[in-house]
Amino acid sequence: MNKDLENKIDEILTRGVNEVIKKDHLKERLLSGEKLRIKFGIDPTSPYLHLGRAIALLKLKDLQELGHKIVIIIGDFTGVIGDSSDKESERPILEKKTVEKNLKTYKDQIGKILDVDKVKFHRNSEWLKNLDYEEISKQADIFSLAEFIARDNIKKRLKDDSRISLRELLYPLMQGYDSVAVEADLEIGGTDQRFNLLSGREMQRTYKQKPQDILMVNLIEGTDGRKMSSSWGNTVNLLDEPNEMLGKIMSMGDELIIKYFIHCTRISMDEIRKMEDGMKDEKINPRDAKIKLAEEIVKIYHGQEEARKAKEYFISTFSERKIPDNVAPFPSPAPEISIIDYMISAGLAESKSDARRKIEQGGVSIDGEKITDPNKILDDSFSGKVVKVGKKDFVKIVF
RNA sequence: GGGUGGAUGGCAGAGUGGCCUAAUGCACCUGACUGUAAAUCAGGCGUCUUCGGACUUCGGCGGUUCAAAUCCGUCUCCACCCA
Repeated sequence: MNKDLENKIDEILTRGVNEVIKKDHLKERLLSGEKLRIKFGIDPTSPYLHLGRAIALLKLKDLQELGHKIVIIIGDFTGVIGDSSDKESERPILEKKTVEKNLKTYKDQIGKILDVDKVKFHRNSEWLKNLDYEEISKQADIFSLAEFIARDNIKKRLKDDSRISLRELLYPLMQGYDSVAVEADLEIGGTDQRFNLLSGREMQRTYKQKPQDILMVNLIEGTDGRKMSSSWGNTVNLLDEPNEMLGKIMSMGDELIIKYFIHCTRISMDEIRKMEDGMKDEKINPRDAKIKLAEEIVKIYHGQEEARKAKEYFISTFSERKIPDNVAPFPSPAPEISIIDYMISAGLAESKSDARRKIEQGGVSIDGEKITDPNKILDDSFSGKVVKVGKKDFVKIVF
């Protein structure tokens, strides 16, 4: 057995990984040359996948490169049920329509990381909608109520007297049965999915299959340091534009840099350790590490060239406070217009009050000159000049 | 089926007749600092304004009152408990 392969597998089993269930067993199988079926499930709750999801997707990519079969299950059926494991409150039940809409964009997003031609996609409604009560009863008998409510977030909700619907009890059964349906050898998921992942093993046993192994990846903090979650608006989405993506990463606290390197890029661990030590000894400026991180991540989703451009844009606009080269023009709707009305029509302010506030607080400038008069009138002599609002909003005036 | 407690600004959550555009925290916006940040600090955070103010908001509708987020009626929705 060659050493390279073993090293690679060791990294797969440890980098960004919280726990592997039956680690030795899994390692052995990965080394054996056997082609495994690797399951990964996504609920179409939001049209955007974020960097938190990408941790698992990168892991899948590593495995795909070793020749294993990736099976992605779009939870169109479970999506309308609502998973309780990563939520502090009951998840709203999704409309079928919303699910369909979200699902469409997934392939594109996943394709930024995986070779989707080699991925097998399923929707779990394929098999779940055909189960009858007899079958569901059999499955439901596998778990006890005590097991279900022993979970931390369920316990917390019970304690807070918040509502837990019976429907939510069904969720782990479904996800577990997905493993049976696709005959998974390995399932990858976040640590918040522990119970659901384990349920796959139980379910497979019941259906006389060999229980899958489980690889749980860490969850990652969002740009504001809290857990990354679509409902908190602190995500970096795979479909974010290069400048936006890079900007979001740059706005994170420094303490997340190394964690992101490990989880969201494939820079070698050696190099990451060197950077970590460098920052500790103050030989490396965290800003430089962070911009490298941001560029690396953008590169994965938009390619080298776009990543380089985004980085240059960032340095010139934010570090050097220059007006960027390609400011989007916005034509004035009238031959003469007050600065306030122009800001509103160009989307630089939400209301007249908002625009006025921004001016009064010194946040608005034209070609670098601060505007102090909220009643300033713009006419065609301003054509070609650039309005700046706050740190990052620019619009070129056109008449 | 019965009972109890609820619904307040983007979220959480005070307020139970006038001092309520409504405390506080989070989120957000602007400025300062900086490494771009984070942290910190200052200001802001309904709309309109001739900058004096004016108007609108506390689940919906209706009422009492000089005055209602607050009292009454009714409707809708939610949670918990008992059976």
